[in-house]
Amino acid sequence: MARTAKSLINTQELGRAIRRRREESQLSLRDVADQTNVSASTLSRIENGTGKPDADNIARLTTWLDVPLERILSSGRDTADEAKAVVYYPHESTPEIVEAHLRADRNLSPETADALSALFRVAYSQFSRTEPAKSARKRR
Amino acid sequence: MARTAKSLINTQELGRAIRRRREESQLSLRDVADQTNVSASTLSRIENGTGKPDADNIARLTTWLDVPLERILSSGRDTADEAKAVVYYPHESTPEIVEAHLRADRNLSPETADALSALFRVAYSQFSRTEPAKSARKRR
DNA sequence: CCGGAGTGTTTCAGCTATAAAACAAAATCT
DNA sequence: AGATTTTGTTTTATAGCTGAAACACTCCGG
Repeated sequence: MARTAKSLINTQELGRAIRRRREESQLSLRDVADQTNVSASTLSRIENGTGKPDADNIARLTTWLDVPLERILSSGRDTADEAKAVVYYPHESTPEIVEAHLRADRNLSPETADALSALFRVAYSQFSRTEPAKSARKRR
Repeated sequence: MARTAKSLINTQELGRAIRRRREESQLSLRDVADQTNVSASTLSRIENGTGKPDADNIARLTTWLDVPLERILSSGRDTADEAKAVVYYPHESTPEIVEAHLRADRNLSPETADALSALFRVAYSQFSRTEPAKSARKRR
């Protein structure tokens, strides 16, 4: 069941990637802070993987990393360590998760992934309609 | 220049895309809330473009959508083409279009393409049964 | 009529991210 | 050496997001 409700964002990995990149570039914490409009204190926390960074800050830093978010979103697309997934998906078969996996499958064209996603979504809606769940669901 | 501090995330477009997708799917606010582990109240605010949603919530909703996260980012990397639409709207998936894509997919055998096409056609007839249902929804 | 269930919205307490500033330590100057 | 800058971290007050619950409204069956 979808009981976990865990975070989809791997802040640990994101922080490590930023710090690695920053040190490689020989930049100070405040240098990157100025470039990205993120305060040094926040950047420090993010690099240490503490807490849940703001969406805008994540966007600014991933932009600074010059890493397309699409690449970050799809886990396991690249075997390189630096392309490690920052966002991962729980192993449950909800439509959004299935969709994510399909889209990450390089053996499938995007159109095929879309079709299968839509197909699964329909099937899933049938499932959840008869699903006991918490309360009696009465769609329409 | 350090005064700009404009948000990189176009919450307006994101909210519109979610609402559009949700109404197309004939899903209630609480249905999507349950699927995505986002509370209905928060989802309402996000759909209305109010405030700055949490990173996790954005990730969950963009995953639920067919939208790569990079699509909701104001372009900060490329040359300024911010006039362009920043949100990707899912294309129409009619049986004809799906079939065409499946047949054009070289990674699928013709038999597989046919099977999936037929399968999708059945599913499509299911949810096109309640399909017309434009809007007629009145706020408040 | 009436309730009850559905819808989207809004209120509200709790919590947490944020940035500025204070902080300690290391590096660099003079 | 001492002094000053620079580093990453931690404190602080503010701001604002979050989800549960209350809200107002509509629809539908009895």
